[in-house]
Amino acid sequence: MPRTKQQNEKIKQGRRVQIESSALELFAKRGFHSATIADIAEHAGVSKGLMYSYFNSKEDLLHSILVRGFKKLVEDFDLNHDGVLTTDEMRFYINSLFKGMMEEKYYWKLYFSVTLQPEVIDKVLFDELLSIVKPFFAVLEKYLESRGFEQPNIEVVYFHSLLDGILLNAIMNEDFYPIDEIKELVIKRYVK
Amino acid sequence: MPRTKQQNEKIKQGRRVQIESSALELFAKRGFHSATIADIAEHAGVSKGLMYSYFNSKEDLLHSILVRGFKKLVEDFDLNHDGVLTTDEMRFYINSLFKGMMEEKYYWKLYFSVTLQPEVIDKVLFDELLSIVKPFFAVLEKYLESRGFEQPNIEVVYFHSLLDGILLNAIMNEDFYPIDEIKELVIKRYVK
Amino acid sequence: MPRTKQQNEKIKQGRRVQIESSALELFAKRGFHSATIADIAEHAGVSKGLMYSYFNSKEDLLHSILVRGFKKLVEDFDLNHDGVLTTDEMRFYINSLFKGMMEEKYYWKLYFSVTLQPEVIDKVLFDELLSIVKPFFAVLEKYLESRGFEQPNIEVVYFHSLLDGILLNAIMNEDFYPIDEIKELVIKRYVK
Amino acid sequence: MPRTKQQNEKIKQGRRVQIESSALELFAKRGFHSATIADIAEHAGVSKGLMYSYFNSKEDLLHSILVRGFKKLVEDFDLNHDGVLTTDEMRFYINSLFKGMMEEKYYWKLYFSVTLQPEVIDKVLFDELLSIVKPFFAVLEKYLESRGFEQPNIEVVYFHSLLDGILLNAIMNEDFYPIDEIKELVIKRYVK
DNA sequence: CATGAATGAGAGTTCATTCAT
DNA sequence: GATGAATGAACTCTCATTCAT
Repeated sequence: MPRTKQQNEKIKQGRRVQIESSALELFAKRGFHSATIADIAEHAGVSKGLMYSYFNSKEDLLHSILVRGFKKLVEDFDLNHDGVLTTDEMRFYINSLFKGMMEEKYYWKLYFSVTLQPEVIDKVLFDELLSIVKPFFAVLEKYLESRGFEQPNIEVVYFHSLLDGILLNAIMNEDFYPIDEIKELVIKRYVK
Repeated sequence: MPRTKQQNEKIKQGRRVQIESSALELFAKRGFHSATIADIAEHAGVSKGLMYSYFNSKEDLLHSILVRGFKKLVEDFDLNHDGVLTTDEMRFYINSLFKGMMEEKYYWKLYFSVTLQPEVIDKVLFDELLSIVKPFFAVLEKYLESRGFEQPNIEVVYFHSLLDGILLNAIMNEDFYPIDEIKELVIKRYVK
Repeated sequence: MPRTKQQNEKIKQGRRVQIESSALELFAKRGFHSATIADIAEHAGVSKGLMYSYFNSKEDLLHSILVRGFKKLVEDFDLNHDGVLTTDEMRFYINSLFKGMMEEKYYWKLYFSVTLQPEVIDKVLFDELLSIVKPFFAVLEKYLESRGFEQPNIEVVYFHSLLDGILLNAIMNEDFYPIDEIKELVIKRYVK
Repeated sequence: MPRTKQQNEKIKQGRRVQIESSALELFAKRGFHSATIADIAEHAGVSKGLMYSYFNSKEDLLHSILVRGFKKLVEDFDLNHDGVLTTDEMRFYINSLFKGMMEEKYYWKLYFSVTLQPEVIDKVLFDELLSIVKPFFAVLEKYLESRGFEQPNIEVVYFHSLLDGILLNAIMNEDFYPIDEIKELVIKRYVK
């Protein structure tokens, strides 16, 4: 009995995810250029040829991973979109971020790598990714203003930089980074 | 009449710098793997072959750049080594860092890239670079303690993460980053 | 439908032989260093890239050829291994050697070349090859002793040198070398 | 006081020899292609550039070495040219050959190498070298005839092959080869 | 649908040779 | 004359991509 279209579609989706997650891991561990298609195919348990029925090129694979990761990110942080951030929501937001940090470490590593080498990723995609985050900044600025920070527009950047730096160091020094203590410090300064 | 040894030495030093600075720029802009020896040679105005009279390999070139950059960094921050940081010294230190940030943006970009792709840099070198910075942390911790921070050991990490994040964002968004305002904020929180 | 594993295996074996025999000819004719991978690939009718699915390196290709040739050699001379050489067997041995001489001239040429440039071949392989021939010497020594030669241990070396010299000259002067007459002389002196 | 022309000529000759003998050693040890001009220059204690005022190319250097070696060889064996070889002369000839064997081992190794890779040496030179040896064969044939060998024309080839084989093995297995005993065997069979 | 043998452009590297000094 | 910095052609090897099966 041949498979139904839906079954086929499911298999395909499963395989896509499987390939993307293998690729994500290897891109993160070895870098985009050093991770070869052969490596990824083997790691994902499929043939090289099959990869090309799912992705047009190695770059396409990278883009697909980045977009999927960003979408997931946005979903996770899909706060009640009333444009206002309460302290409880902010605490939840920070907790989520720190929680996801290590779970998604491959993604974050890849994200930073790619950010640092803008030539490997076309500008269109980059702007697309950016546009997703922008709205958060507006909400965040209001939040910081309501918390009594002067220059909330600058504080947004400061806060964002802080989180980036924490993220980067936590990922790179996974074993030594005092992630929980740092989180408490962030909460203390921005929530309580 | 052949050139004297000193003449040759001078030519060689000049060429080394010339090649290294071309390579630094291209490594930073395009990434280590995407920047080819041919690119670098052309950018430096020398032949591919000549590169190998100065560096044993592409990796050797990278290492040479990183080490030279680090040494320069350490020299620039060679505070009076009495193991104590005054507020004036701290202000000077922060000012220097922000000043050098953009001047050395290629170096920093490369530094972050390399940090994220540990496979391109052998562990020995990495540890060597690390060992150079370590002493600063101890001094910094004492400083933070004297400034009344509880948990100074955690605050060191927090501070370092903050600076990393600022550095990263400033480099990547050179044109938009409110670098001076951010600097003032850092000074306000850690010096005044 | 993809090829079965067996089909693939057959294709691969064929290609291996095809590449090795092209390489053998060019290594022999031009020398290991002068025969380029591009030459060999073209001569074998395959792409440069494909060579590296079959052999890890140019050196690996050389080693593979030498080992395969030696194995064949040993098979061809697999006398009844009772440790004794009769005159009939000796005659057969000499006839076989002279017969194979020209058929395998590329192999012999390569073998001598390689022997003369010990740096292209690692010692491990060389010893391995040598160990295959050693047993013959012991048998040969007994034979020579039984034929009334004084100092059979020296005569073995003398005989071996003689054959090497004949081999070398026959290969190099294929068109002029009186190979049959020389063979008769050898038989006359060592068999009859 | 500037050097006289003769002094200059002497220096030049000395340097030529010095370069040639360095090159000979390295060609023999590493092979023609693997021994680099830089290696040879360093080994000879001169600059690369200077090499090219003595020799037009690496090949020219090789040819020069081969021709010089051959000339020396011929001088050494410049028997009384009456076209007849006495047994005493033959004994002397064999003794000389075995004596020179190890003294000139680099030369012989190179000679065999080159013989086996005819493409590195142009045919003109090769024929030239050959023409020098030819006369010896005629004399040798007569000698063998007078000693009662049937088919002296074949015996010449046999004898020459034998010597080649001994030479080859003695050079390659310097430490183990029973050179003196082999020599006695040759003398016993061809002189006494 | 699925495979992996096959391709070929292009990477890093070497080295005989040249030439300004 | 003498040097060695500089060149560039040619090498070995890699790998994203294609396509016959």
